[in-house]
Amino acid sequence: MLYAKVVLGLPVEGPFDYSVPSPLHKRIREGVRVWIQFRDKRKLGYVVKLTGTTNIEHVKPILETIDNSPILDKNMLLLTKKLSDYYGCSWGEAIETALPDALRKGKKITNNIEEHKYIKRKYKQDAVLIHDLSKGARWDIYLSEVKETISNNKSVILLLPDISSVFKAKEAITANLGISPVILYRKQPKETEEWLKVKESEFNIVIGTRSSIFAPANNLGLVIIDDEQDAVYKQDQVPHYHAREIAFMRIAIEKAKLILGSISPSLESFYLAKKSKIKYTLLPRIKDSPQIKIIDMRQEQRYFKQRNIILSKYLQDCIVQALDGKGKILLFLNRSGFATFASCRNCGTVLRCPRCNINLVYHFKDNILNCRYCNFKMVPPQICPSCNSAYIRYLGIGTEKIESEISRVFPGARVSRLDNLQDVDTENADIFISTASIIKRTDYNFGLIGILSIDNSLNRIDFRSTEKAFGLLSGLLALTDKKVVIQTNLPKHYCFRAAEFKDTNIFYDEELKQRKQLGFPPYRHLCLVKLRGSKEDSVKEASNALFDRLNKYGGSNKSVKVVSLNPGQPEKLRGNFYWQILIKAVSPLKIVKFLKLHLKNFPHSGIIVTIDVDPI
DNA sequence: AGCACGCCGACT
DNA sequence: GTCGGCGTGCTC
Repeated sequence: MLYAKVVLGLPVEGPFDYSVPSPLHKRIREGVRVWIQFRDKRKLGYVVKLTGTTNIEHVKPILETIDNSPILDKNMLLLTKKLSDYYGCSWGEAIETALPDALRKGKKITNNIEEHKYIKRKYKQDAVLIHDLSKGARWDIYLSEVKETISNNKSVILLLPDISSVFKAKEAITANLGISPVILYRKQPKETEEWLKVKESEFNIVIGTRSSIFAPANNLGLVIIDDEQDAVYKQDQVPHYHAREIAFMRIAIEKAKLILGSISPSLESFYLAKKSKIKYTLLPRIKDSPQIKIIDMRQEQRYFKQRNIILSKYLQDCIVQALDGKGKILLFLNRSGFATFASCRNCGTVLRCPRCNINLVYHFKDNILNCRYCNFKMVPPQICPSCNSAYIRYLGIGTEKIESEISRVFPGARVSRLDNLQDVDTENADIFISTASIIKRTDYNFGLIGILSIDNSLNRIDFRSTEKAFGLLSGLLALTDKKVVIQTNLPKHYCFRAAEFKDTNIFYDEELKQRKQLGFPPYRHLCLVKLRGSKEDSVKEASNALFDRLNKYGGSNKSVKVVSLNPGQPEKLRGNFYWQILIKAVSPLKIVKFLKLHLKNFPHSGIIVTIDVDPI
């Protein structure tokens, strides 16, 4: 008798054993899709194993096979298994994240996919981080590596953060190498067709966004992730996988090479490089580095005896000069609205949580300072704990105010506010006011960049805020080789010192030091257990119960530490109430194992529990 | 997930 | 007395 172990795209563990009727023996193979009866429903399943025996008493037969040959090869089965172990979803769910939508729904494919022979190669993890400060010189490396991989008859997957970058990359490859790549991303019109062409080796270069890390490329030789620090590589739905993490799994399975490229690498990647787990290549920028000037806005305010100064005297002078020289000016400020942190105007100190050392968030409504991680609360102090002055303030400038101010100070200049998704038309204005989105939308070389405010990116609640701010800063610095003026209340901050001394290590070393002290990534892995439900009280109650339970078992088991229970980032969203439990450990696999064990018989009626490993 | 089974409140 | 609320457990 022949049995198949089948997994389904449901949050149920499995696999489930089904008997294979003899007429199907010829067609059935590990990695094919089948129709099965599950309970009383006809469901699509994936055969992950064929065996001669089963322990199950009442085995149902497989109803039908869908594929003539495996839609998932051995490597893809292995990869999805690893994904499910790491991110704590079922194997079937992992498989479904790797397949085009139509194939998950049972669309038949007529093609007979050739089974590929697997070449055994010796393998030592071959990954490199390219830290590219040079305005894109990494692309020369990408192109030559792609060329070499192709000439060795292997295939390439190139990931970019967004669709427009994908199309630009396609042009670059076509123009430079004369090879035509295929573009692959979720929800594209001919997703399945293109996917099949890759599987049939019709194309050996795949360019795409996050999900293309699962492209069925045969004989994979190289994976490139450009802008590897970008948060879009992390999926915001279950399973919350990160394309970089999957890339590491995939190159290990397929014995391929991985290139991570970035102007401002993630701390995760930088740390791997520092520990020599991966290679590191710095592409410096020396000749065309912009001049950096840091303006201490606290001094400015003291001197002019005025609060909320938008433009420092120095920056005004620079703008006048740039306008005279017909240079275009970019004025940057981070998100509109008001700062949510409390800072001392006298010494620049930002109030932090005494337990977590995380910046405290100020809630206007309740006049209270609150820590996102441990839920610590305090009334804002009257005097600064660090310098004893009575100048605690909550700073913030609105965007409109800035625009009118600029127009008032420079009546002759044409001012343009760059809102989302608008093309950057450098002809029709002299001064551009923009937020972070500018970095992705242009590589125009501005005559002057004025960073009006970036401090409240620096002082946000989550521990990645400094990393994000530094990424922003690095992106802005790449938009000019002339001059950058940074206005800040924190002129000594290591982010700015790194920029000023043109030494990114100043930032990375200090940030790593702090992360290590606090036990944050990349030294530890975090995991969020999210609970949601429509009834506020029952979600809260269940969250408390789960927290207690996890604490009880996690407390005795030191390798997994249950850190805190907090309301979700929005506490309420579309009628649902959210709570989350933060867990910390050295090994993410241990967290998942621990959670699976204790969530198994946890009563959660009406409450949906999801887990997010390595949340961003 | 989704659905059936099962045990406590207001109704023809 | 029953209809139906959703809490619990299982799916090869």
